[in-house]
Amino acid sequence: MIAYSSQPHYLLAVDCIVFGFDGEHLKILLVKRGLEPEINKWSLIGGFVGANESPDDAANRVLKKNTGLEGIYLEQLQIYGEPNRDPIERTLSVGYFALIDIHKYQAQINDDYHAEWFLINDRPKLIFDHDQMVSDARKKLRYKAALHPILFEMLPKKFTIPQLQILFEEVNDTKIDTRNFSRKIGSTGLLIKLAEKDKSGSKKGAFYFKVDKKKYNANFQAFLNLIPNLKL
Amino acid sequence: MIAYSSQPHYLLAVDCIVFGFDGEHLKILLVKRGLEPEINKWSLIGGFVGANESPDDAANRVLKKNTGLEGIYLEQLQIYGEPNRDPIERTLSVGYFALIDIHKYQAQINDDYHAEWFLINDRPKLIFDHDQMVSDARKKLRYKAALHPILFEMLPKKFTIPQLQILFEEVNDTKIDTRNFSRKIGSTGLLIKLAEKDKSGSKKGAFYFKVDKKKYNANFQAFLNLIPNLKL
DNA sequence: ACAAAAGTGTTAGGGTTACACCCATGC
DNA sequence: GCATGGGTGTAACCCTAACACTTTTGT
Repeated sequence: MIAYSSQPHYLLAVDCIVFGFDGEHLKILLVKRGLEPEINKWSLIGGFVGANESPDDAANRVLKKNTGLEGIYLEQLQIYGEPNRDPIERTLSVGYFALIDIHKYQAQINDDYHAEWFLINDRPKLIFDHDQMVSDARKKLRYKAALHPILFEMLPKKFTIPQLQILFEEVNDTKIDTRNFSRKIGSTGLLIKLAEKDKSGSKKGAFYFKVDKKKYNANFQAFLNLIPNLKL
Repeated sequence: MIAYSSQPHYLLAVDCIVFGFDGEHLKILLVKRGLEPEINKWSLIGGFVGANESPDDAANRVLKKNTGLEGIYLEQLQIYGEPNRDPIERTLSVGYFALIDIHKYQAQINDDYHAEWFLINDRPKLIFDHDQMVSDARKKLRYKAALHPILFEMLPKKFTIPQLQILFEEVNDTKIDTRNFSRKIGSTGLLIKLAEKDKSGSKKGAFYFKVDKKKYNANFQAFLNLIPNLKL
């Protein structure tokens, strides 16, 4: 029998930075931590990686448990592994960022997990290095969204161009010219205009669009340039 | 005393995909694995994460041990954590990609570690999931290099524009127009022309350039667009 | 009628590409 | 003097950004 003699073993966790968009602002989903240490402090949604699952599996499991949702857009951020990041015992954590449609989540609001949405710019201090994770995830979201059409993941199936624009503006902390924005979005060919209008935002009403899934999948790698003068 | 009861613990390793450029082709550095299982098979440069170091620390340590070099450009790729990726015992591995000046390495060629450079497109089959790691790293290198000036990390302090162009062509597997390339490179303002010429490549000789470190550090996040018609 | 948001067109400028010839030197 | 790779200029095109007014409809 072969073995890797005497190497140290560690706990491995996943932590998910869950982004959502309420139509006006970018938000993140936090939970009140249910175990010591730092019990009842706010933290990211996380959990330990089980013996028979990959970190990706673990992140999906943990997300399902806390949001009721499956098939969420999930991307590995990086590993956080400073030796003393967890005061109890050495635990490394793989950070993930997730994009979800906040309205789908609403259906699950009566959950048992005490999760709560916070404005990204007005959130409580988090445990351990979770604030760093949020900051890294935000940066990566912006970077990625400048190049790939991932923000649709945070919108409902049907959405309007003004909604989409606000989302882009929120993520990039900038203002975008309406005309240029709609022209660029149109030129991606990713959107299909629907007959129906959303009258909630204005008297005139804005047409709903949906994502052309085929083109979305085919063009996901396409470089977009939706944010003028982007500084990362 | 608080503890995380009964959670499984795992081994954690790092594996480095080390890229270099010999003036003509992109290469990677591999080692003959020195421990069971798969002893004497080719593998990436790797090692276990020690009790008092972060994965980043471990990658730097392992690289120094195998190349003699410090301060190498190093970037985390992702974690590889399929439950059965290592047949002996569950081991997760953090993949890193590293860019080094192959000529600096040459000074260390009499090492004890049996490392060897291979053409990226003509390398032996690697152990475990290391082939996947190499493939992922190549993709990421291309992606990153399209947007940030990281390829200079693989060149000597003094280099010529034709050398740089060949490197870009190798990484992107494409041909680039000489005139447009030198104009674009020039417009970044990142290069300083030296008086000296490299006569090894031609009779006329090509001027050496060096990187303007100040601008390099300041503009690292600047988006470049050096590869026309880039498909990632 | 008016308020409030949606939707659309034009133009100037900058950047990108495609393309071909001269230059410097060693042999 | 000729072969070899290095180095440069221009013109057409496209994309981008800047900019303001009209449309729709609920009240």
